[in-house]
Amino acid sequence: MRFMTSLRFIDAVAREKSIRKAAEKLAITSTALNRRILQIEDELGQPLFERLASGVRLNTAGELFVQHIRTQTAELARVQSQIADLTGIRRGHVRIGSGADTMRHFLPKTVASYRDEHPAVTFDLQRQSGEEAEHALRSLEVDLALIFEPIKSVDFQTMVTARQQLHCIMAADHPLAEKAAIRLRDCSEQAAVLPRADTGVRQLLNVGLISRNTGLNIVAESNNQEFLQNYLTQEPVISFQIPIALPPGMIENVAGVNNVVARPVDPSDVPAGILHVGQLKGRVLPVAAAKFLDTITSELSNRYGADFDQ
Amino acid sequence: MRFMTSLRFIDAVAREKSIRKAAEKLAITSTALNRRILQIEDELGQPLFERLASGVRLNTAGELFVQHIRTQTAELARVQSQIADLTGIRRGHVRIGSGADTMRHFLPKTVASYRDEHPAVTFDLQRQSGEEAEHALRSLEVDLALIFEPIKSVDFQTMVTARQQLHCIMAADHPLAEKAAIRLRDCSEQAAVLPRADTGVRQLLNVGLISRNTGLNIVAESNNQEFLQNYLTQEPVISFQIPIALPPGMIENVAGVNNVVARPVDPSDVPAGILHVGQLKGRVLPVAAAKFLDTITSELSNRYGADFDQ
DNA sequence: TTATTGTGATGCAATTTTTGCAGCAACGGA
DNA sequence: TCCGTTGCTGCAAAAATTGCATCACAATAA
Repeated sequence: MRFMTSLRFIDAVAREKSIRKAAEKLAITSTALNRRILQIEDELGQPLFERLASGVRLNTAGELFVQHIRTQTAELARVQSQIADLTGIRRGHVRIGSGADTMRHFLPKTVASYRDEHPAVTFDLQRQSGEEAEHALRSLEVDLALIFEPIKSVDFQTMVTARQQLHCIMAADHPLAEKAAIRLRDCSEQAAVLPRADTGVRQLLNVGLISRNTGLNIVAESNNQEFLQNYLTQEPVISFQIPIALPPGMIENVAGVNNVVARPVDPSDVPAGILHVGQLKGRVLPVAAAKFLDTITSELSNRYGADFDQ
Repeated sequence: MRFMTSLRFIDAVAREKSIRKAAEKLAITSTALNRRILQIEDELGQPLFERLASGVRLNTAGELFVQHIRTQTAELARVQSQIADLTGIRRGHVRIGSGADTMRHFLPKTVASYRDEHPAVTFDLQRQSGEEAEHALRSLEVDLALIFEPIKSVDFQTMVTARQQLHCIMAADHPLAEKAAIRLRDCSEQAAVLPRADTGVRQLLNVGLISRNTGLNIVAESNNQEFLQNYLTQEPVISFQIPIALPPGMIENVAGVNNVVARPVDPSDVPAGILHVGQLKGRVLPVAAAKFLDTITSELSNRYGADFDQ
């Protein structure tokens, strides 16, 4: 949209905190960009940026104006998607922020199932921590976020949730694999490889370990789920994961998948964690994003018994 | 704001339902205007207007887009006013829709009192019927509306109300002027000059007349309050009005003003009507308008014991 | 029916706006 | 101190916008 050009440019400068850098990204000269900014500032009657030797920084007026630009941009996208929807063919672009848990199996399957019905809709999947995802929602960089506990921002509006019981995963020939369900006391001093402390899974587990006064022998920590899962077949260790992050069938199939099995941790030891799917509070989503939320909802409810908000 | 030009133009065409007419109002050629519209339609991927032999008309996509334009325009005005407010000097423009009742004495005084504190704020006062005012709020042509009952739209958000007891007005030498308060039965078959049926005052009166089974001898009807009031001194007739429409002091002063006196109608005959001051539901007002609402509120509460919503 | 009047669309030239280059002054870090 | 980077500006080239004349079409009037 042509008329948004100057606004887009200002947003870019605000993000880059430098006119020259932003100009490079936008593939124009710093001259042209500088002039556009001066023009808007002139029309507005006051500056939006403070000029520093190292670049520029938004002043208070600029903060207000850039916030306006971002909501306006999102609103325009929503209206465009709504208009495109009138033709019958749904077009649009959906931007999602989520942790690695849902990126593994759930989102690929869900996105594919949606695109099967609406091939003209494109997606942008951003792997983000919970805090990053919440920030991305606020600055309107993503439309939807999937966050495994905890939710910190009051601006996050949960639309659907799914309970996720912690599971213990291990090689099929691990001694603990014989049990149908795992008590934390069974794991006492077991060798374990765990996700790092900034994940919801680890926090959930820690709470259980402390309350049950149980310790694990932590062999390795990693922020890479691939590593953790593949390590299980190298050495007799256990790990923990939530169902949505596991390959389809691994939970149902007692024999496991690829020689790895999953066994639920007793809920009285570790309560179920909540996966939140939500958006920025008060925002009206583009049609494509709103409909994709429906798909997520039904997919979650088919497989994990999702709960709805309101 | 330069970047809003094309959007402003589209809004104008939507209102005029003709490119040439809109072009004339906008002081450009129809060629240029036509091209801007074609360009936006092209970027949007589909037309916004149906082309008729007699002009143009918005299609569904156009309705959506124009709605978007209007909210964005209002939002921009709000942000601008907020930014201007940062300098300490409050600037801005407040657009008000209201009936003639409040235009006479209340609004002149209230606007003046506000401008005394904030001389950089300008006003646009539009005399409108209740329905017109509600429509103007919806299409974002006004920021605030003052409507004497009834309120019809669910989109109207009442912010303040003031009870207005109906008063009977007449020349000081009229026989009824001797009473301190008026019962409807006193008025039976009295000669009267009344506002027309589309006003809240008249509707209020009619309800009372019917329930008390009383008739008036209606000498004249007019939608012009000036005529009604001046006619009182020509012939011994009565009329009705609400306090906010009367000159200051007329109610308190038993002897009246300009030989006209006001006497309250007994509340058991005609219940008090409600003057509603409000805005479009869900909208965030520009600073200037929001602050002017405060002024209205305090002015009403000083003089008529305003009630607040929430 | 025909003539007339109004509508939006389009080719082309004049005009206005935007852009890019080269160079300036100001500031911060080494 | 020097060096590199920053935002800003004069001037000419490039690009977009505008206005004029005109077309095709539809509704209306004669």
